[in-house]
Amino acid sequence: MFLSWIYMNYTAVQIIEFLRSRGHRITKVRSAMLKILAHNEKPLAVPELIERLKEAGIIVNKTTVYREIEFLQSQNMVKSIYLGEDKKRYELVGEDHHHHLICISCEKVEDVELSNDLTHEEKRIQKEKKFKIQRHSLEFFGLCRKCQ
Amino acid sequence: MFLSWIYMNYTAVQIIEFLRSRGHRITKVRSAMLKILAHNEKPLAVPELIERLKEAGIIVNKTTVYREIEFLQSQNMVKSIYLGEDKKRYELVGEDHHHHLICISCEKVEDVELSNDLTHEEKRIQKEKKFKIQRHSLEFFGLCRKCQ
DNA sequence: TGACATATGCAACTAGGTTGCATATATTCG
DNA sequence: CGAATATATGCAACCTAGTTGCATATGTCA
Repeated sequence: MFLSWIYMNYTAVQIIEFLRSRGHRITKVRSAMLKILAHNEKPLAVPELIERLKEAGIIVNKTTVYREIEFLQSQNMVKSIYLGEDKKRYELVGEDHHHHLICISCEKVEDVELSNDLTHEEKRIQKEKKFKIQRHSLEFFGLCRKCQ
Repeated sequence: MFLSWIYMNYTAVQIIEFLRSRGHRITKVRSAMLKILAHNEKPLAVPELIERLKEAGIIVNKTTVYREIEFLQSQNMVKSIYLGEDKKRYELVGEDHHHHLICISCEKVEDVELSNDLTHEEKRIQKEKKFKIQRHSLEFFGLCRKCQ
């Protein structure tokens, strides 16, 4: 079931069981963070994560959160992105390679996929520029439905 | 000559003359910063800018640099971007809408243009998601010719 | 239940960035 | 040219995100 982890979206509970099966300890911070990340509609930065934890009754030191994020990344459960800001945001790893629509008014973030991906462009660039592309980031900034 | 400023690339000296003609003072920090930005191959962050100024014999306080950047942005001479980092970088405004190839080994940055721009995708997204796109950012990360 | 590896908190630190206020300087005008 | 003055600059103090070392607490397994 978990062999093809990389290609699937799982719930917090499934991730927790997987980590437990690998011999990792399940603490209240760890499971709460996974639940928050799983239920949250947009990638979260550490200060926000700390706030959500507090709302859930868990007062936690920022050091702990940074180290937990580090751990979850090492387990390939979480990945980080920059959304045109000075801080990293984190989300659970998922199946699809998606991009983001970021509302410059209310800061809501939606996912979006391209109908034609950038593979063709990347091949062209690779050839013309002799630059070996490993990944890209693409975000759209503008106004969401409500804020227009 | 300067009416179509937005669509052209100018040299530091031309920008300086333009600012002077608009009644702005030309200080050694201002002209040095413009020269550094004009000659630099990649967008610069403030700490780097301070370093280059020092190399040019100009010891300057970071507050001054931040305020000068702010001024140059208000004059539409400089724009900021995030290149998947925690800090902003700055470059002179230019004619072409380009993207970046960022080497994850040596951190060199090259400009690149798409052969098909994203207009078509943006129209589709705008319609499907009811999201009014104002701008996008697209960067490619990988290995440059030398670092492969 | 105890042992022990792992998780957590705390304090001190770093780097990028901002603000208020006092001082210096580029330009304009007499 | 030399003053007046608006603008530019420096400084100190502050903020937020993120990191590190070390001591303490806790989840898990035997």
